[in-house]
Amino acid sequence: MNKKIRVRFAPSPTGFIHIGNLRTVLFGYLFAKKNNGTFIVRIEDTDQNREVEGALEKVLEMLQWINIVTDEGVMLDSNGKVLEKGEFGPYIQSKRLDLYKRYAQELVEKGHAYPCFCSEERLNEVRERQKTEGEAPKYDGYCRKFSAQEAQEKIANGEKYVIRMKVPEEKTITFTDLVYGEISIESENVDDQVLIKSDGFPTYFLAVVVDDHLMEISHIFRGDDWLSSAPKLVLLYEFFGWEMPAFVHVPNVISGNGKKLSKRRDSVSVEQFKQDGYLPEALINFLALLGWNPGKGETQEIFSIAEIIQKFDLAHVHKAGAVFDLKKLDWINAQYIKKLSLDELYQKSLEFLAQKDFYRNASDDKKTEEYLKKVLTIEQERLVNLSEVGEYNRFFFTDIEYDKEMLRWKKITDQELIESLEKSKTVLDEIPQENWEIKTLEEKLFAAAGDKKGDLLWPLRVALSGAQKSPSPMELAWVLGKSESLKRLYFALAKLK
RNA sequence: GCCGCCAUCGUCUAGCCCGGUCCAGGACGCCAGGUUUUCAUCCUGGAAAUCAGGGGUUCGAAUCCCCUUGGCGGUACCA
Repeated sequence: MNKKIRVRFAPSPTGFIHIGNLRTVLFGYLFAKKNNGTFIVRIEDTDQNREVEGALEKVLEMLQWINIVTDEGVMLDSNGKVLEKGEFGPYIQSKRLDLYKRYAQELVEKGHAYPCFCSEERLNEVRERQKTEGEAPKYDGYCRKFSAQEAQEKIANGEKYVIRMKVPEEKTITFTDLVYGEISIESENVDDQVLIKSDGFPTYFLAVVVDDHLMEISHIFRGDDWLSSAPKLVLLYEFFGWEMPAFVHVPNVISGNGKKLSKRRDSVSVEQFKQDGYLPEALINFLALLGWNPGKGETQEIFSIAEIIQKFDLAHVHKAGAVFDLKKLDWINAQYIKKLSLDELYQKSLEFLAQKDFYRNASDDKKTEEYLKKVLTIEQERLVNLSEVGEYNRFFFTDIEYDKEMLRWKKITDQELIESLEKSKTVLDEIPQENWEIKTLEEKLFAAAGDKKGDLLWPLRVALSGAQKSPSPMELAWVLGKSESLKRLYFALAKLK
């Protein structure tokens, strides 16, 4: 049983990948990597009606952004073009239609499936009747009665049909899930699932079984909302006489109201997190901790992807759904931002700054690498996500305007206030350009302030920032530079006179 | 309705398999104090779970058994 571990992610190009999908993918990916396995991407585009233009590229882009590396199947090349790689292709289901038809035919011949000619109207009627009678709505097996020859004639006459699986009667279907354990369902609760639709496309159930088998997938990772449909797959494997891969149903990520995440209700597209300035490493770290934990004795919660892979174990995957807690993501993201080198932070911040009006309208001397790195040095420990870079410290980029009363520290008089600012001005003026460092500024200002720090530092801070809340005056002065700092001090004094 | 799954602080969770060390531990968040001015960071401390409820079994149960309740999911020619 030393089968090679092969895990696949099989998205449908019907919309943007959301955080719940990503978490399920992540667990599969972690499991594959942990076991030296292969991570494969296959596209399940068997529902022509729901396909969304460009969705496939977006999904693959997000995978790339988050650093989930695809070993085989569908991926993007260096130019962002979709390409397929591997020996088990094609990896796009719409290119494999003949295959599914052939296997469906095999099931019909073996007596495990049959053509069904029922109209939508009849199907609806049956369902309605069952509902009113309190039965579980499912196909009533009407078309099972046709002999192979009768069915053949109907088809020859051009009647539209689908192919349904013939679920055996009075059979207990049992399978083992690596997270949920052993699960049994009576066959009477399993519907005669449509395998091939009237447009000739397979449904998910047939396609997934055929492909997973042919592609030698060893573990099927999917959301736990699929759990109750698992017996259909189990039956299909039995019909074909193929060996079952292992099931790994992963608990779903749920929203604050306890329900499954909804793309419409909850803003949870992975793309959105990228735009909001979350780092991929932070998102991975956070997602890994949703429904999984590194085990006893581990109190730390910040892990690199390599550490997570190394620690990952299905035995520690929770069964209950996990609520997505944005506050915790924020905290994790802040931790990752703090760990960035100044250069990394600078590189990553540029695209976010470029979107801000206060930055775009700033003078060129405020856009130099040197200046921005000073701003970032101050901001690094305050940033929760990259999109708020500069946001709370706009005074670094713009002219400032404020009410003169803001300059007043506690109850000092106008005269004291003017003296305070004059003093700051003198101190700053005496510091030579080449010594314009936070340390020096601190030394000189503290020395001048004596034991009345607030009297000196508060007015100075407001004069430099024009803000109620801001970094310290030393930091402000350091970033702004000597001449700009003095300019702002003159400006403040002018207000008071 | 029917079928399935799940159930420990507000949230993520440890502990449950192998009953006692758990009057339940950690993290986020929250509150308070401190870190030579504000904000943030950081540090320290605190509040926060009758382990969904009820019955058993046992000297002893969050941990084993049964029932109940609640939540979620599925119930398509969608995935």
